[in-house]
Amino acid sequence: MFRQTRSEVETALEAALEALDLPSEDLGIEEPPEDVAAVLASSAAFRLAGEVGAPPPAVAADIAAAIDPGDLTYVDSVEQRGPYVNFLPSDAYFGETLAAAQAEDYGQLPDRDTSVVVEHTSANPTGPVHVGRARNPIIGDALARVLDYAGYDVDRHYYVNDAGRQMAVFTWAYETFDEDDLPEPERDSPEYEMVRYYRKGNSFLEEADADRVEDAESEIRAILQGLEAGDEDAYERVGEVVDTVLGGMSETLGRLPAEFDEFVKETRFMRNDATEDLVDRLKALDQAVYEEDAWQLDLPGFEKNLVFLRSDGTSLYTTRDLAHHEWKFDTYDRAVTVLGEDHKLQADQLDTTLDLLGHDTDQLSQVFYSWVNLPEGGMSTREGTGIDLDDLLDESIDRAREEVESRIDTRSRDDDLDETDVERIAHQVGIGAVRYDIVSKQPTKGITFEWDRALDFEAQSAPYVQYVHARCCGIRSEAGHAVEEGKEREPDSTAGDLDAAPLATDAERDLLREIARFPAVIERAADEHRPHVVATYTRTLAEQFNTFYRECPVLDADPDTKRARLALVDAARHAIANALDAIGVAAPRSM
RNA sequence: GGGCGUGUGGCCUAGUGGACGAGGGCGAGGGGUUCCUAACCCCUCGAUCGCGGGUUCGAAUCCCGCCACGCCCGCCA
Repeated sequence: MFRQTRSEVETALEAALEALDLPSEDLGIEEPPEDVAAVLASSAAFRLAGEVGAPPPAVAADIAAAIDPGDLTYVDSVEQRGPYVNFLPSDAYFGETLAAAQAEDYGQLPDRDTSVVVEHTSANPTGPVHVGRARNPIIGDALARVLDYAGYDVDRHYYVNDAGRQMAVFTWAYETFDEDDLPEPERDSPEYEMVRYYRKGNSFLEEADADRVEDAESEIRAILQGLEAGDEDAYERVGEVVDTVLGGMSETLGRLPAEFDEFVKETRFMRNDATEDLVDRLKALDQAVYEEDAWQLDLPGFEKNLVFLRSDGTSLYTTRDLAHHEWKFDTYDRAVTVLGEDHKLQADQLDTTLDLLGHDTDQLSQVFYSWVNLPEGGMSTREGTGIDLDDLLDESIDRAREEVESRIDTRSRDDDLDETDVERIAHQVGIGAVRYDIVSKQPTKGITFEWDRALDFEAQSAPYVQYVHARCCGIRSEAGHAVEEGKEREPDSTAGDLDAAPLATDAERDLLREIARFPAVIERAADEHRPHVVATYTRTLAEQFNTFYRECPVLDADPDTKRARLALVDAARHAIANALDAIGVAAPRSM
């Protein structure tokens, strides 16, 4: 009801200002701090004081007096407090929130009839996914989920750089070196086996004699030219390496879970002549220049030219990515790309060039994140430095399992967790902790990876929030409504004759108010492409629930209160479960 | 050198013009379970919001300068 209330307040405030003959373009609507009973407030009186010639509190009082709460559904009263106009929630606000949150899909906003493609990860298929890159799939997947909740029609894409020099080097190395000369793979998985060739190839190119390196380089060149010429054999050779490595990487990403609707290969835009067609149009632009045998763009606002066709007539990564984005414009209403901060300049150039080509680049946006580094420096697949995402997830699951096992004897709840439960919880908590740790921070902030900090299971972590969900399920279960893992989607018997009136304590009201905010949180996270605000919300909601849990017994309450509190617990459960789902963290039914 | 980003108690982090007299967490110290799961809760300790100017009735938030750190400035991807 928060969103509805907000628009109701907007309308009322606008009318009041007009009635007072005051400008109404700045309503100054904001959310008051926790210790204020209002749901919304306006600080417009600050700015209007000069115009009116009266101090802000007097103006606020006038505004408050000009609004008749009797005309409003979700506002009970309008009060002036200092320079603020406060809007206090009505019984209908609480009642309808309680009712709305009984829906299993609470927080899911209406369909917007707008398609959006979220491209994320898109790491070159050179080897195991390492932690330095792990922010990309986690932020990308969370963003896709949030957009989904916000009513967009979402596709998730992984753009595969399968036509670059790295893949040519990889293909040459794979065909050249013998497995007997390679170290044992770190894991029994294709990308771990394959990366050994890649590393061997790269060190050969750095260390071998000049003439041997030149021989290798000519083979690598031949592969690249084969791709450019549309040579089927070249595609097949590179494709084998790419598909094998990518298959292994997908398994790892799937553990997060981060899944994709499509793996879009850049060679696709070479084979279907889209790149060639694009190059023709680029050459025709006013900004196109032909210098030193290469076609370039003199982009306005950029220091250096952007080369889009090499002197040997081959295309570059950026050229193909332009064709790729033209395809996105054709296929989707909007496109979001999650990129490392090192791609900022390239993204700006891409944007500017697409604009020159006549595309509406307002439909295109990027989310940038900075790398996760180790205390001793960066991570590199080629050099084999860094921590594999698989190892991080395994370690986290192991620690979570130890945690569950160490608690099992002192648990006060008598639900007898069996082996399957322990394993389930270890996975939900272990992986959830890693995801939450990453998704809850602003992407632009740098992260230095430290095991103990990343895998803290206490306050301000996924387990803290997950525990609240488990508590909700525990109460439900005690009340005779068991929640099935995975599909906790049974109709609620208390729905229908809901009454929020018995929920009279501060703890209950505050919890309900927090639940009411959830759809607006989703909306904001989607609009601003900032999934981390959902993570922040889960924590606030969990804190509010814990206050309620401490102060308000549910099962032992009198029948009317019990019914209302059970409904409140369900409302909280849906908000928590869906908020966690929106950031891709599992909601365990027991812990 | 130029561009972009980041800078909030010892450490991590929220807040990005208005009730901030800055909210959490970790840490340190103290307390809480005959009661729906203590991965919890309560209390105490601890911050000139990097530094210096400016704009504003009002600045952690906007502008300018400086400092520190990160990233980028390829006919690589």
